[in-house]
Amino acid sequence: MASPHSSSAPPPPADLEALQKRIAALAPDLPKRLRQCAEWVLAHPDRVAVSTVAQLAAGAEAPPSAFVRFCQALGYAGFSDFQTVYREGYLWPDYGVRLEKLRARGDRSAPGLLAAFVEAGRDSLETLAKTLDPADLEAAAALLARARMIHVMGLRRAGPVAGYLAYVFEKMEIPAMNHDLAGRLERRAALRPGDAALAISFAPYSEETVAFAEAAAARGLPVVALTDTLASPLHPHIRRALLVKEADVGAFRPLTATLSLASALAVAVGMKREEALSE
Amino acid sequence: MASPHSSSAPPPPADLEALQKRIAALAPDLPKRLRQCAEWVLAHPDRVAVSTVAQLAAGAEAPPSAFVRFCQALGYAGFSDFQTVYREGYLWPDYGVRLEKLRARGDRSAPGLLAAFVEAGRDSLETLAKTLDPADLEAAAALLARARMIHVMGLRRAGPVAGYLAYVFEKMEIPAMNHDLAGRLERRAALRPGDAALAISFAPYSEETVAFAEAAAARGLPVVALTDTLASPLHPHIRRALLVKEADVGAFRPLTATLSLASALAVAVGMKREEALSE
DNA sequence: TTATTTTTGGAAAATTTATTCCAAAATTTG
DNA sequence: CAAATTTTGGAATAAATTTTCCAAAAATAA
Repeated sequence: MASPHSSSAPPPPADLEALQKRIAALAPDLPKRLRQCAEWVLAHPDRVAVSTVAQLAAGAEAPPSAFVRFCQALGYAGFSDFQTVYREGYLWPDYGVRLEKLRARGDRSAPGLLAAFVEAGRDSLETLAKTLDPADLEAAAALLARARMIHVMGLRRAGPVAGYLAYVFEKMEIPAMNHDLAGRLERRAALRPGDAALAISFAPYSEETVAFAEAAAARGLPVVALTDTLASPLHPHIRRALLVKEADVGAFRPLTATLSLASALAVAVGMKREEALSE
Repeated sequence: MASPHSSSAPPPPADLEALQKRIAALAPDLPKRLRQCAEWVLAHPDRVAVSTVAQLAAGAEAPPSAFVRFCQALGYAGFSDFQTVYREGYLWPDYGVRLEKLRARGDRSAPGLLAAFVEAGRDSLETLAKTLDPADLEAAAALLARARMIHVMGLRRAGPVAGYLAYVFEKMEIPAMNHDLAGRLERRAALRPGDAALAISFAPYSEETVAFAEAAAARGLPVVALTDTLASPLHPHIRRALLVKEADVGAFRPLTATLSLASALAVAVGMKREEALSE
């Protein structure tokens, strides 16, 4: 039966998955310092296995004693017991060997495909870093940062890129509009003086995006293009071109490098706007 | 020639890869016990970060003092120094901090940001290859390949991923439907027996996607999830989870690894369907 | 074989790390 | 507003881990 005192204290989780759930469940009810520990631990699970209490506590901006109390609140005797769960949960299958295996299984299996995509992605990123002209990027960011509103367009394969940019711009509270043709609406009237346009298109270039760039240019807006070749039909209409070349896996071309460039562009625009505001 | 003693040993490697090479190179010339240590360490690199000398020495069937001598033979002051290299080698680089540094240096330039995103992307891909369970990927692909129709849902940050998948599925003529909530329509009636669902969601998880997974599960459809933690609220409803962790740059997390995984999944589904047809 | 050098393992010392404790501060309750 | 309770942070203590040291064993050279 239960021991004379303490009917409570459910046994502490023994595997990482359960432990993380428990932490997440418990966090809201914890006092401030302990909650900081909980949140930091959830955000940096990789560090727990290889750090000392002092280091983790410092990360969570709490004293080590608070961290130990946090472990005890979860039902463990102390930090060491708690850490053990993370250590066992993080015994990684070893790593170079793993990629080798993925590759060895050949292109037909799903994991083999993943290996191919991972490798293609890394190549694309390397190429991007090597070939992109920093001056172009800088100039494109400056140009968009000055705009009252940024009009983004990208269809088909470029669609997700446009969607991602719209999302990031909104997150940063930068006025932006994604011309995604939902409901077949072209919304050209939204293109106003003082705005800027960002057209994303890859071969085979979709007519609508080219027409969009042309319309924006005709209204005097500066147009930045994110595209794959200098021969792109967007060319006559644009102020700056950012070129990305993606490595392909068979007939498929993931958007790895393109999205990294898009991210950098968006954040750069955000920073430039902040600077401008604080001046 | 060199001075009688201390021809000054070369500095010990500071990164994991170099260290492992050095160990392999040194091992054959080491005396028996130290060689045992070297070999055990090469065979179990994951343990080094989370064990004590005593544990590692026991694994290598040598006394702790031998293990310490082994570390010193590599040029480190002792075990602790040696272990640090392993610990840092398995940690996620913290791009938030790195971005801070870029800022502090006054390098708010767009190219500086791009460098950070490229590096974060490469790390994300590496981690993906390292941590994804091939069996999960294989099973998820098989599961979706059997479906009459694949229902995809992903909102906010996951939106572009859902969009990309829908695009690729269409390209491959795989029946798929993106539940993007355009026009606030939920279209639950489309979920029919024989179909499968693919839910994409990252912290903070959007309610709608969780509800979608729940609805699909309630109708008996197998649900595959593409998500970031085991603590995801999608968990109760799904058949298979594919976990991706993206490195973040400051508050921003590009979708590099996620899209590579999505690509591999989509192409694998396509291949499996072709195989099935030709039988 | 003997002398010399290298390697070995256990035990003691030094250091680092975890845990407890308690007075002060903050919060909640009456 | 005062009393009771909870939370906090640092200092003291306890525990663990690492490192050094040295005599004995093994290997090598003469």
